[in-house]
Amino acid sequence: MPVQPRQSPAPAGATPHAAPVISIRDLKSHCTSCSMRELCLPVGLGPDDLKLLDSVIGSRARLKKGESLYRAGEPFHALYAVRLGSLKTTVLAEDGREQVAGYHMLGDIIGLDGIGTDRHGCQATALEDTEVCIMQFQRLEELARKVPALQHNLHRFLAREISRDHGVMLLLGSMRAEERLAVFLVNLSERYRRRGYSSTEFVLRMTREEIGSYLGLKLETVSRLFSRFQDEGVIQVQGRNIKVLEMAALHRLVGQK
Amino acid sequence: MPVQPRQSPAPAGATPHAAPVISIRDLKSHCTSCSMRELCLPVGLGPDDLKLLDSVIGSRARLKKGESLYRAGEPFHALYAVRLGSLKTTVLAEDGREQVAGYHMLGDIIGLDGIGTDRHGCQATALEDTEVCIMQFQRLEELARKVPALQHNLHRFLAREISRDHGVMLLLGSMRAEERLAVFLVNLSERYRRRGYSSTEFVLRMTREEIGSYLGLKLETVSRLFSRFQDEGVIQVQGRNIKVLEMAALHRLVGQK
DNA sequence: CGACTAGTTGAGGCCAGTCAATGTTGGTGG
DNA sequence: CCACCAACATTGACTGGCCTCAACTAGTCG
Repeated sequence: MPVQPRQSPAPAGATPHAAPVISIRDLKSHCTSCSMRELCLPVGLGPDDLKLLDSVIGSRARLKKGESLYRAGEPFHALYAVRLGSLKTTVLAEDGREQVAGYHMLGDIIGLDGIGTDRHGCQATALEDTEVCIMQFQRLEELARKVPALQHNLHRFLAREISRDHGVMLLLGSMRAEERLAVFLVNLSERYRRRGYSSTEFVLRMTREEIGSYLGLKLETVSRLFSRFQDEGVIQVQGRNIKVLEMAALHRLVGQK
Repeated sequence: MPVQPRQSPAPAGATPHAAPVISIRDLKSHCTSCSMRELCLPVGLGPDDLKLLDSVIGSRARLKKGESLYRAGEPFHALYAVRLGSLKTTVLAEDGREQVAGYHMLGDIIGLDGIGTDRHGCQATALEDTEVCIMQFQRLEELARKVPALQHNLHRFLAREISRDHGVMLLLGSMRAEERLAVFLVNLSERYRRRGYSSTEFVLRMTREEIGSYLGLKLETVSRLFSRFQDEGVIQVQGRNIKVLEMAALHRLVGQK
């Protein structure tokens, strides 16, 4: 509860950013045919309910690398499902300090924290060319009242975000640098696996600085650790390309003083 | 999302803990007459809806200092509203490491993270003699489908927990010890104020170790900082009794390298 | 090709952790 | 009521892990 992650209406940046939400009505999304439907909000919904949910998804937004979907302080009215690409979310302190709070990929729902205050509490920025489904929250709430399964899913996504954050708090509050990075890699690996990608070979979408910010470390420390892991034969690093050679070793690093 | 904060079914402790939930049906709670109704789940509900919500609250549970309301891994089926006293929630890592994740007082809703997995993700322990209202989650969900205002409140509480956690992440990830403790005190002060208590004079319900755990510090560091703040004339400490002498100085410490 | 951003590596310093001794408080039973 | 004990808290001396500062390299894009 400490720290109100700023919610002043005006974004920190001076320039009014170009509206990134290019709604392309032709590109209407359909959960029915979406490959992420088993990981995303529609999970477990019957065909009829699925169609109702489809009707909530107005359009998609496309973001180029570096563009932001929303910023801290902006009015909240929709949740977003990542359909393609990936984003980071960052929270800002009053003094402008910024910290990466999350790394979101296919099937993740983002924007949840805006519900509490009707304003976005953080900023979501595309790490690569990205596409998201836009779900008007008001309509989602309406539909959730009619479709218990959707209601429950919504609650689950909210609650899972809380659990996730608790995990990060544990990481930031009690783990050593080495352990943090190991946890980060194991976690990424697992998430890629669930999405049908290789769990041992993947590309980092974040810079060393962003990874460091996420893990409460400085970029130099992250870089040094990558080098050390490589020297120890645990991983192979080539810039942002990671190949995990000894998953067991990574797991061993986790939960060990 | 790093770190699955353990969810193994069996609690860590060896002994099966005595069921702490002593439901006293005579002590039926009534939101209608509860002093916390403006801070708690009923906020903004009309009289009729309030009565419906009352019907969801089955009974209260009483906890003596040190007793736990639920533990990590136990099946989830209810949310709890703090009616009297206070609790801490702690998350555990697989290796048994424990960290205080939250400090909850009058009007707070706890147990939210259990929704995501149907099992509690953390442990809630009373810091003093405490009373909570028990709200069966299934019935709450049912009612939320009928009462939009309640539905929205539920969402807000979930989302606010997320924002709160983001604040803690910012604290743990990027603040120095001094700043963390200042944030902690300012935050406590504000919460007491909102509840009608003094914002400058209060009693800590946690040990130095628990505070440290919450702030990602060691108990000696917390102790040293309290002493230093006192030497500097910012606060007056007498064990767990805190008197803030210069609130402005605390605010200045926040957001300053 | 030059300018820029991202990443690596080294040297040294500092903040918070660790270890240890001592003081204080609160609850319990005689 | 007081003595006792255990839990909690304070303080000091020392250590070490990560940060800071800095130099250098490797790609990338106009």
